[in-house]
Amino acid sequence: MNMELSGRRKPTPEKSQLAPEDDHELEPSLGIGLNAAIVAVSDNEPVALVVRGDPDSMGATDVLPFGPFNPREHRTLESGLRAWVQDQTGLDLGYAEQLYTFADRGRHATPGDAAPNYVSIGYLALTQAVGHHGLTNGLWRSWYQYFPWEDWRRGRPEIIARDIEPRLKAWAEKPALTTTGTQPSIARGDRARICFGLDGTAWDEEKVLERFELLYEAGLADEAARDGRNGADEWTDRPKLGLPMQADHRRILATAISRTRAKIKYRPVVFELMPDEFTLYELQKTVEAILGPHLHKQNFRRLVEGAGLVEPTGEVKTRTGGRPAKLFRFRREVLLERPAPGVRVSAPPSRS
Amino acid sequence: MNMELSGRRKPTPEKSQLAPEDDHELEPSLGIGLNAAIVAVSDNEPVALVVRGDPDSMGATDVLPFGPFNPREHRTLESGLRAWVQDQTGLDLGYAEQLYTFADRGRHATPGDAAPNYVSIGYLALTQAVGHHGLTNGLWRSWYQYFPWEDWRRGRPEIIARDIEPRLKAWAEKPALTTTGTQPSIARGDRARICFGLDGTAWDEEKVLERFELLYEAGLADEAARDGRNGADEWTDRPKLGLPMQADHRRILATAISRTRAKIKYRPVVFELMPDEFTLYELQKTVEAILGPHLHKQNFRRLVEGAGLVEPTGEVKTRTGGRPAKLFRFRREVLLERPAPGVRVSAPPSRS
DNA sequence: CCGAATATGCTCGAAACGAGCATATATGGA
DNA sequence: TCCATATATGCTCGTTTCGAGCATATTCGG
Repeated sequence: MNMELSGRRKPTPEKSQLAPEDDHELEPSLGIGLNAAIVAVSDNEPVALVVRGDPDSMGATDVLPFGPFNPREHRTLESGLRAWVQDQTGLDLGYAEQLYTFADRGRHATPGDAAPNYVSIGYLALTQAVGHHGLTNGLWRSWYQYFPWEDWRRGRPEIIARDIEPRLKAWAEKPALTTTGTQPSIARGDRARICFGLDGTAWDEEKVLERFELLYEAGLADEAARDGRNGADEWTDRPKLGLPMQADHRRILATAISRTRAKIKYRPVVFELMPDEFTLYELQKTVEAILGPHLHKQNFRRLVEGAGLVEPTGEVKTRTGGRPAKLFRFRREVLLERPAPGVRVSAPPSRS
Repeated sequence: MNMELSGRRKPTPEKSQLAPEDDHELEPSLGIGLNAAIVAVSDNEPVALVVRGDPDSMGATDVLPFGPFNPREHRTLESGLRAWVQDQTGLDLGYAEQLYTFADRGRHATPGDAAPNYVSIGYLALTQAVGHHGLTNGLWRSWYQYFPWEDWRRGRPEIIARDIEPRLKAWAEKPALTTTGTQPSIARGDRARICFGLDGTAWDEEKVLERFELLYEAGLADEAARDGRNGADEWTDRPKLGLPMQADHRRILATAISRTRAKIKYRPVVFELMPDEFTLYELQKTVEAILGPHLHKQNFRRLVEGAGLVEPTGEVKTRTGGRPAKLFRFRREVLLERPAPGVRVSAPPSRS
């Protein structure tokens, strides 16, 4: 009846996926890595949980908690991730969501090994940084140490004008080698301008991944040199652009930051980062730690209260240096009321 | 220096991922499937490209184009996907983006096989349905055939009140068996209400995946019975709720619809579905095919033109039954101007 | 030549938003 | 004690965005 359909197909779908015992063309040792970007905010500083890498191998760069997915032990991908995090850091993960699955070749520490023997699935987890959850191992490190150009809390970071912009402009002059992909690609100069807000273009705080990928492509990230990327060795004065990480973990962290910044605006996920009770100012400071710029205090209050995201506990927090602040808690009922909103803060006027 | 860190870790990160030849605990035959949900709009009908399944196996249910990822042949996941789609349908994919990676056990046709031997990575591709790109195999089928409850173009679909609502209410009465996961779970009744807009709750057209997962969990999707899901056999009168697909392909398609509906609002992806030249009314009809409800024509024009998404070609399309409509084309320059917007249409007043 | 159908420009009121003024209530030092 | 200072919090006001409708322009089919 539909025999004519299988004309050009090499494996018929039924065979290849529904009968896994027929592993015709599968790589025997294709591994799946589960990687956790665990984010918190500690003292108004956004932090990620990292483990120090093996000093013998790549100079003790950091790694995210991770481990291989083992379908015999792990019921789901996420439960596998939780098990690895528990095992490596003692942390009992709360909120977690899948980010992306990466498998580009050459994106790890062993160049010359052309085919990727693993695929990494990145996850974002949000938690409180304070001593909860029994952390036994690992280190909370500010995510701006890995991405200093993302820290706009004190205005535009100097590193952009000093180290990044001139080199990206130089890189844009050189022609791209291969135009892979079928999508119409955007010119290097335009990409640099849009990503880093050059020449008056507004800064988009959500483009964290695009920016890191651009630096990697331009050979400016340490990982590009490590991977033997084309172009990385052409820089005679490659500056230090944040701390590198092992494998593609900095890329995963960049994806996590992008997602966090986007999601905080349309889903009530900030509260995963907050203690049970907090003042509106503390909430605002947490949002600003994530997003960067400063928000209008009165409007922030109006927004958060107006959306029904919080409710007062009835108590106040004194010793704040002024009038005592009312304490609030997350109003969980919003989750039952239509699509629960986030802290929809509009982008402040671009200050480039 | 950081020896104290490796206390409880079973595999040190460096070993497990960076030295893949040490495949200590890896499943030998863990395969990675690449699945493409290819979406187009044909005659104001949103369609997906499917291939008829093997009639010998599961009753000739449909499958999405897919195949295993082979790192020896495929440079990236996406290029592997493109190769399989090309191979199975002849289609040369344009826009494509990764959706999600699924690996729940039991989500395929062979019950009793507890451990998942494959992981499926779903992709969304957008294209024009018309004869371009040399389609040699496969079938464009309206996505509402798989998800009839999602079609709100002619008001609230009857199937909700007739077949879905009463059964979900009954299901909500029964207690949930196991509360897995560490997140505070929402009660069944609330989930059903929020997902399907029951009891006056507004309909959220982006919750396509949540709705399908709920039906699957409640044992109301054909796939749940096929997989031997708990509860699926308890329905003595399980209604036909859309066409089933093989493996977890309907879940992937649901994810694709969710993503399409969300993304069309904040990125200019509609134009992947349009011919080079089109009238604003045709554009509006395409958006409505995706999102469902009807939009205010004048405001739609104002929005689309005001955002600089289109530019007039100078020509008009006559024989439209009335005054000739100006032809427009996508203004590609918006991609170079800050975050390029989508067709930000606000949800119309809920008509439940 | 008229009625039907679609295209397109414009207006108006409501709601949302950005920014600032004014007031309340703590703390800490003169 | 009392004031300077710092933060908290309520309110206003002009602007922008948004939803909705009116009015006019152009074509086609009888």
